Amino acid sequence: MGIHERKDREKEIRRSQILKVAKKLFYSKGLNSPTIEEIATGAELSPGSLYSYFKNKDEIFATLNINLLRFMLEKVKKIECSTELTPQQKLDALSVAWYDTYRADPQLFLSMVRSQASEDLVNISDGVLSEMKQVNKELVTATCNIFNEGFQKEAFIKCHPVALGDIIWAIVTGLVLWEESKKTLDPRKNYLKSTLDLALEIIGRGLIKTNNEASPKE
Amino acid sequence: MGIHERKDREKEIRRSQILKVAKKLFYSKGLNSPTIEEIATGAELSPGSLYSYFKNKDEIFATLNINLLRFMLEKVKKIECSTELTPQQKLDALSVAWYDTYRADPQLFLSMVRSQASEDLVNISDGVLSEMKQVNKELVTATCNIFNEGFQKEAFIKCHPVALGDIIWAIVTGLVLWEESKKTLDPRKNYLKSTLDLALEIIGRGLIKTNNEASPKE
Amino acid sequence: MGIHERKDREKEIRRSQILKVAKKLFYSKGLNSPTIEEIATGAELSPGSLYSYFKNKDEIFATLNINLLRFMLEKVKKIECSTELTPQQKLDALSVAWYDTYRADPQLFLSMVRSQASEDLVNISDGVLSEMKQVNKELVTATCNIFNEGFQKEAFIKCHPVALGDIIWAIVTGLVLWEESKKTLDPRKNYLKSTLDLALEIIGRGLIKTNNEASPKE
Amino acid sequence: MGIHERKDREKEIRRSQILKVAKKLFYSKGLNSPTIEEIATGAELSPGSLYSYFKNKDEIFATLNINLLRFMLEKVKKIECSTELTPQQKLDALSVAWYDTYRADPQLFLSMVRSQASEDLVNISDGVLSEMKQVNKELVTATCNIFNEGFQKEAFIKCHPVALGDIIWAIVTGLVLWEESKKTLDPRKNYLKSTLDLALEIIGRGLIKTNNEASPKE
DNA sequence: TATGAATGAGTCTTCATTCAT
DNA sequence: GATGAATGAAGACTCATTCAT
Repeated sequence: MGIHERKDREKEIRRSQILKVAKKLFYSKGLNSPTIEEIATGAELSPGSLYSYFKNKDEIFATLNINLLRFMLEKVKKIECSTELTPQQKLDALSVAWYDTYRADPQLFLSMVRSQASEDLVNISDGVLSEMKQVNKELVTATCNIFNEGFQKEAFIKCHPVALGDIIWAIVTGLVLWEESKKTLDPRKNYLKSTLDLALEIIGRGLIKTNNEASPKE
Repeated sequence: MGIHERKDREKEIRRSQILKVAKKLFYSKGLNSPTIEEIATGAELSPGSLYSYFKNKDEIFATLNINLLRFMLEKVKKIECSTELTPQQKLDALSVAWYDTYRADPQLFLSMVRSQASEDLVNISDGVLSEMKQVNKELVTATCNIFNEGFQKEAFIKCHPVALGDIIWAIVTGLVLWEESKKTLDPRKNYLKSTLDLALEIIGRGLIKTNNEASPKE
Repeated sequence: MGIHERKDREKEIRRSQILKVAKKLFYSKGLNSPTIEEIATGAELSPGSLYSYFKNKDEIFATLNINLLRFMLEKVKKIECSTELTPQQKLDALSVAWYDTYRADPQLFLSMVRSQASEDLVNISDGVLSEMKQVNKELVTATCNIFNEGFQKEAFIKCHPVALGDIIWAIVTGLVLWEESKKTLDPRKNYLKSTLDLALEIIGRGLIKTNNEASPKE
Repeated sequence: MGIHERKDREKEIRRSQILKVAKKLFYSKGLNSPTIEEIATGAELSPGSLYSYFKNKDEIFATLNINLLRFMLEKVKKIECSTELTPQQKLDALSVAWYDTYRADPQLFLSMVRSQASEDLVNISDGVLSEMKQVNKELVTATCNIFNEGFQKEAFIKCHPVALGDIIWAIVTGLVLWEESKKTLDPRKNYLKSTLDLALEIIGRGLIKTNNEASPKE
């Protein structure tokens, strides 16, 4: 430990600072992502300096995405590990976790969802790309575990846990996009929360084993 | 009949050609929409000529969106008017309709979903904007009617029909985006259809009135 | 007389129509000269057809300029030929003539003045250019004659008539430009007429031979 | 002293360089102002770099105008403050000042006059616009003061000082434009100086109070 | 001659990225 | 490492002019 460590630490601090600013700007600028210069100014750095910390602009946003995914991952893991909740309650908690993540930074969430299927990943370095894959994988795993518990306890009808996770994820992202879209046509309304609650309620009902199904022969 | 009609027809053909090219390019370019020059080249026209057919770039994509919405609208209306299907079957048919629409042009579907929440609508002319609103509205109405029938026949638990429609829409779009995204990370798999089926099965189960609920007083 | 004459006549009518429209548009569009398409639409012609009547856009406006100069020329000639007016009254009438010409089409007047020293004349055909020179020359001549009469009658102090004409012309155009400029900074005021009157009053006083000067020794 | 000052100085030098090039090009291009690329090339910069120094193209030319107005303002103020000159001499000096300003940079003078009435001011930033208004105002004030002195000393006939200033300004600009225009038709002659002298002589005579007027009651 | 669709060079402006200091 | 001026490739859009019909 010494100069080297300090330097590393300082570097990490700067990186965080840049990400923090980028996140804030991303939020305040809506769809048009902030320029490098804006981020640099906000981070009290020069444009050129950003390139010491990130390979390019895309990588900054890829990193933001990863962080958001990590934020989610943590919440999901907590649910996964909880011993007090019933499978049904865990399902509800999962939906809340997604919604909280959205609330944490709606614009970023939106852009993350939107850029998921894009080719922007081409320009980012391998390290960042594999990190993203890793977090994604962990997220899927943790979610699956929650569902699997439900299946084992015979609380839920049996289905593929990954598919089930995908569905939850799809509902959240789909609704966010859709409500955002409706806001463009009529900015006064925002039914995201209530619609999301309804969706999860229906999904919950659909998953629960009824008596008939649970023990049809009895 | 004569020159005038032929000219009109040719103009319409060109318009279609431009839209066709734009459709293809929009997707293949990911988040960054194709340039005017790319579209022009693809349509075998000069950049300037595009502006005889569309007010600006945004309007090209708004038109694509409208067309896709119309395609969906037709399918949904058919379901709405059908007298042979039970509410539950109509729900299934609705999901199939969305999926068909996606299949009809996955690229466009995706890009439409992606651009839903964008601010691109600012630059398009009033006519196109109101047309988009109109189609949207009709789509919502038709979908609501299907659900309302289910409520009236006491096949479904009671909930807000618009919210319900949003949920279906969200699941479809969300899954499309998500599966697309997963393809980026691992191009071999495509579970869209099966996951969508599962989602609708669960939703369907969640909506059905059970005996208990149907007649609690007995 | 026959087809040929009729064709010629019709051609001339179209030309006038184009010029009429161009003039109107030039006025209503302010500094940004109208586009060929706007003129064509106004003249109920196609853009391409304009090129049967004028070599190019510049020539249309050069022709407008010439017409405006002709309009002035006529007025000046009338003053020149009048036998009832004193030299001093002719001077006043001259100023009124310029102002009337300005009022006839302020935007065109402005643009004419502004383009006087420009290189736009490069693109116009020789015929139009020489016509412009001709009208210009006649205008100078007529103006000079008026002044010369004043000199001969010993009403005015002796000076170069062309220079005197230039001065009058300069005052009118200079004031028009300047007042226009001031309108940009403060659109409420318009002192053009009163300032022009004052200018001519002063010039008139400056030109008149006083008794002392006229016959100091007597 | 130090890097900062040097940088500032260099920045200022570049700005001047850009302005210098723009000045030259503005005139040589006639009515059509030079393109950003031309200015950039002339200033040995890239097009993009210009935007570090000026908000946009219009602002470059607005700045040129301001500089020229400042140049004039200084001269006029010197005349205004002089205690040795009679009103009549100040009037002569004023005309010389205008002419000197024209001589200092005929191209720019011309283009400024030409663009005076333009709508280019729309795009410039508030700071530059208010600066322009300020200089303009000071120029008018200083000129008025000169005339007012003449009125008070009963050297001049009474008239509105602003109008009088406008007239002088109009004569100078009008003559510059006009002589320039005549050069286009016949490049050999240049009577600007002599005509201007004549104009001012006449104006001077027209302004002077004669004995009759000075003491009509005698 | 008339048409008007097509052209395509020309314009301003933006901005991610580089590199000399 | 930091800087920030400079870059220059795009990009959207305009419009005078041409030319096949």
